[in-house]
Amino acid sequence: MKDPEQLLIDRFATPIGELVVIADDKGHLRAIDWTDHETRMIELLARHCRRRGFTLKEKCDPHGLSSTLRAYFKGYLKAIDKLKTATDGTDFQRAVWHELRRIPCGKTISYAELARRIGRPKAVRAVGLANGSNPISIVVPCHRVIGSDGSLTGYGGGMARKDWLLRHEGAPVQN
Amino acid sequence: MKDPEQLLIDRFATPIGELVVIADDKGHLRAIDWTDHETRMIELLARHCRRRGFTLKEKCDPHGLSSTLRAYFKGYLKAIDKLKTATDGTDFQRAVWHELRRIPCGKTISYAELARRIGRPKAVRAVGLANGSNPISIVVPCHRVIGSDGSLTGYGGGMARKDWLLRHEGAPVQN
DNA sequence: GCGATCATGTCCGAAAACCGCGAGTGCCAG
DNA sequence: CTGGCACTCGCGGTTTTCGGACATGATCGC
Repeated sequence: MKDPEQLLIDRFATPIGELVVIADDKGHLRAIDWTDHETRMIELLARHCRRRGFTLKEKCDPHGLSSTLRAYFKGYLKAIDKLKTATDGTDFQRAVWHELRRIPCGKTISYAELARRIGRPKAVRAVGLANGSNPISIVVPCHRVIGSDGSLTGYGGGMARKDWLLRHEGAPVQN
Repeated sequence: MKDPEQLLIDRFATPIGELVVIADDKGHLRAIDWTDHETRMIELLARHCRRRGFTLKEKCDPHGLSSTLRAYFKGYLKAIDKLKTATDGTDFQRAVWHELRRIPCGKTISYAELARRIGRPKAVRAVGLANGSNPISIVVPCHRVIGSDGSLTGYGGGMARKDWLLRHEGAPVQN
């Protein structure tokens, strides 16, 4: 294995559970997830860094990223809009994730609509799959994608959190 | 697909056939093979650069690499010892290729011995396989590995060339 | 000696399974 | 009739699994 990349890891509390944040030394977000899904996140990260490997070092508020995220939870919703992210993944996944970031805060779209926007109108389930393997929760807002019928359908961190996030952002939610 | 990497390609004659050389813009060797196996080499290269893709641009004597190789063929055997190479490949393959470069000019070892040296004494056939998928002929001297009984066993470029190279380097050859 | 046989590790390609969907169908209750 | 619900099936990218191939070498009979 080549010399592994050193990544910075931090944790902090939110109204809906503790969050794990992982950043690289250039200040790019590499992964975010809830503590109770940490192993899943690490596996995801490992798949993407398979070639080089990586090490994790505890670091408080790396590059101010945790502060920015806390601001989002306090109500400064736009705080996360400009955060820089870095992801690997296949071309298709990156297309999906890129398109995700263009969904404005407070809006939701359907999986089918997202599929259309990346030019693969029929790759609907694949979009769902790519959505689920998004390593950067919240900032890459996979929670803003819902079923065509308006139901929340699914979320890696649990539906309750998807619901909370959407309401927090002021999006119309069924029920 | 991300922006592809631009590689430089050159060709020149040797006593045993025309050679193709591929280098990157940092002067690292990426691939070498004989013209009559060019497609095989391109496939090999493509497998390794799968993620980014690459383009080839004709360039005469890139970074002086062709000159250095010509020197080797003229009898300055040590010319190739210090050439910088860059390869992808699995951990196992890289271990094999790294060990190959430590075989001094004029010596030969067996596949079994090579397997021992990388700490996998039983991975004998796997070593042969890794040997065969070495993208950088001659400089990464896969031709210096022969059967335990002293026979030449096999070579991607043809046995005649393996024989010629070993004699050129002054190694003891059966027959 | 010599040839046939077999154990063995790794890699590649093909095929199958997996899903955070959605549209279409048929049925039933109002 | 009509809206809603349950069910089925096609969809397409990714991951996993599996089978075969191979630049060998040790062993066993002859």
